[in-house]
Amino acid sequence: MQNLLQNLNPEQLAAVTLPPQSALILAGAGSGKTRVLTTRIAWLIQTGQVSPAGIMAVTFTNKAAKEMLTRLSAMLPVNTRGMWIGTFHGLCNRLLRTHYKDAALPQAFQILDSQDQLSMIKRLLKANNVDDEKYPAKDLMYFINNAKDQGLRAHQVEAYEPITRKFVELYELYDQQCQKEGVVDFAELLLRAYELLSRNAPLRQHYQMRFRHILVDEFQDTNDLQYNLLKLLAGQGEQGGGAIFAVGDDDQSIYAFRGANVGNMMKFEQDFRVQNLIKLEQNYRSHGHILDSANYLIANNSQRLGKNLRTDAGQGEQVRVYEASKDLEEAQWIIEETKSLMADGVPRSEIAVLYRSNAQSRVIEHALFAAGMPYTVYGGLRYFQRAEVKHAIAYLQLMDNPHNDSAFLRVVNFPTRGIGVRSIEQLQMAADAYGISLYAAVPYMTGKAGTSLGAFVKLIEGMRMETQQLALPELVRVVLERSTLLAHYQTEKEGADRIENLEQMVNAATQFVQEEGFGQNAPAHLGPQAQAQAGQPVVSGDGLEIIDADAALATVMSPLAAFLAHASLEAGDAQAQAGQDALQLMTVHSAKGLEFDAVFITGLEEGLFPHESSSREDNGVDEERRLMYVAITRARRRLYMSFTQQRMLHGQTRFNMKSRFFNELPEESLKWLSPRVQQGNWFSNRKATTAWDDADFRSGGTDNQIARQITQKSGGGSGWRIGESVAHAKFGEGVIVNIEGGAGAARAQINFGAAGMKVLDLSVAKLERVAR
DNA sequence: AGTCTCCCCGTTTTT
DNA sequence: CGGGGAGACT
Repeated sequence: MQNLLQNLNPEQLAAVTLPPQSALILAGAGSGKTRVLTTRIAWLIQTGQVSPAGIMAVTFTNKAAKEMLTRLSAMLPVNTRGMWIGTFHGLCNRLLRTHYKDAALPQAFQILDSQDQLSMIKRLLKANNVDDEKYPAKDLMYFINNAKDQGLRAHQVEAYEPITRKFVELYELYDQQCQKEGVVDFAELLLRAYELLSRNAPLRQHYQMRFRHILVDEFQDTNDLQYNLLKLLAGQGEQGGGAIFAVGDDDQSIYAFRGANVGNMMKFEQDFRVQNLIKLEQNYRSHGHILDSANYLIANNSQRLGKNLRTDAGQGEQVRVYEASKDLEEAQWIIEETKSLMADGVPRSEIAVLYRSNAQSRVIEHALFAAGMPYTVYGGLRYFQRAEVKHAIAYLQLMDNPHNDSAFLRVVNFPTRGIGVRSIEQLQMAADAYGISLYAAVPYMTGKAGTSLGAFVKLIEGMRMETQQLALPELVRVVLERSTLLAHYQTEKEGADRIENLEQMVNAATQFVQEEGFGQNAPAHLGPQAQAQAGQPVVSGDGLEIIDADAALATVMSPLAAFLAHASLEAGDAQAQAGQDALQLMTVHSAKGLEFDAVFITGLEEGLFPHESSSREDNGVDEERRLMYVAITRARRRLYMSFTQQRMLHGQTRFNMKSRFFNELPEESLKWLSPRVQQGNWFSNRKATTAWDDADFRSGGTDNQIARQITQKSGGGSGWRIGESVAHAKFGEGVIVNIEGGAGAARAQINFGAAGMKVLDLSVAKLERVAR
């Protein structure tokens, strides 16, 4: 045990060894959060305070759950299977599979991903003749998910306007349709689990007694439903509840837009009468100037729990700030700096380029490609989201639950088998008339449509029969062949990658069967009862039939059903990382939780970062500031920040002011690489020794063309140029966006940021040039 | 049935 | 500017 606690700092040690009561750990960036979390679990078990089965640890991503599991098994010689470690959705899935009857779900219920959900909603709108101009499918989806995230069913949503009332009505219809098809969306997994536990007292008490310790990662990201679910599980307000060990950082709350409620941290403190609040402020990642910048910036937010990061690593280098003339030049500068970093021995993969929105990557990618610099863009299509993989999955879904209409529609005519839109329309009508699924409605079809649809049903039935005794990987193989998906892509010219992805699915199935503890040769269709008889332990507790969670999935689900759930809940990796030694490009959001030796934060301009739409939301800029805080704290040794005078966005050139965040950073920690451009004619100063002037000059042709355009547009002798920073007595600092009219009568359109866009007469307005 | 074209849209993302 | 989706055309 000494080993376990060795090398923990005093705060970490205190957190790990807290008494068995609910506690809030305020874990700063790079403060060893995961270490505390896993060591806490190991310590609890090793000191005999709890058995592995008494542990529940919840995360938001599969990656985090996996990480925890890996670290834990390195620490403890205990079988981690007994513990409930996973994502909110994964654990709810497990709960609902075990108690599907009590949750009023079919045993083979399937999980809709966002894509499926949207297409289902579109179908619903069409079926009910709803004007999708007035009630866009996306808005309805947002409405439904939002309501569910707050724990509200359709009848519980307050609706005062006609639009909302219609949404509520459609929400109800949507839920009915899901129930009919035997499918649940992501939010439904949580809501069902919540409702199951809140209605079923014996079951609730069983789990309350079982889970003595519930550990929650990234607590600041919980939404209301997740919070209430935790509260229920911990038995708050009932006897015998367990303790919640909540770890989070309110300063890194950046997911309000998807329902996360930072307020849950404060609420938790009160609801659970938290005695122990521990702050982990010792940072093991970044040098001093970087941390100073982060601390200084985030101090501009109000309503914080309060925290200041510190380091023993010394001040290190200042943050390097660069002003580019335009977006492409910003990208070129990044390349130059990257080369110099690499010359200093920084591996390329240890350098990250961050941006606020995905659209910004294009210009950077373009420049990187032209320069022959290897790079990887994070995000993009994940494995199980790719069209061909989704098609294969749809066949598998139909074999396990033919009433899944989304799956049915996806592949009923793919590869094409002469089933056109008219046939589908007829089928849909029959299904609606009898209130049954499309699949079930097929026998009611007559004529040509009936024949071709009947053949499709026969195909699915045939595949099911044929694979009855096969293990999952073989079953997948058969389905790929029999569905003619493989043959289809073989005739396609760009089909090679798709075929590879499909072949990959057999491997994925093999790996899945192994990792989930299904027998290597267990028939993929084998039902849970047969599984149980095959020797899986089933224990009962408290007079309830509670299935031992040690083998929960293998006990309650067939390998096929489990694999399908896995495909929905874990979308898999994005495209193969193109070369290990590549520059890392990603949004600030996806950078959360990662760290790099050197980090570029790009596009630090008003309107972009902070993003313009954030000013319209309550506390929107505070959230942007937290996002900036996350970005800064990704860097270990060197941090760059850049902004440009001119940027192309949505086919339009924009002139933005530099981000307000620059005013919120400690001047002594910044090193301005591009000397402030002095007033006067911008182009006559081109030979000045400013970094961007030099770079601009070197890059030749294109720049000169742009320079010419700008000269033409520069208000012909008004003395001002577009893109220039100015100050006005009343409106403050701004940027000239456009100049109209000739000398003497020129008027300038000026973006004053917070004060808005103004058109001023240049002969009247008193403007001053601003050195940036 | 498959291809073409036009129109719309544009912050962030996991499950 | 560029991608995706819906609808029209061949």
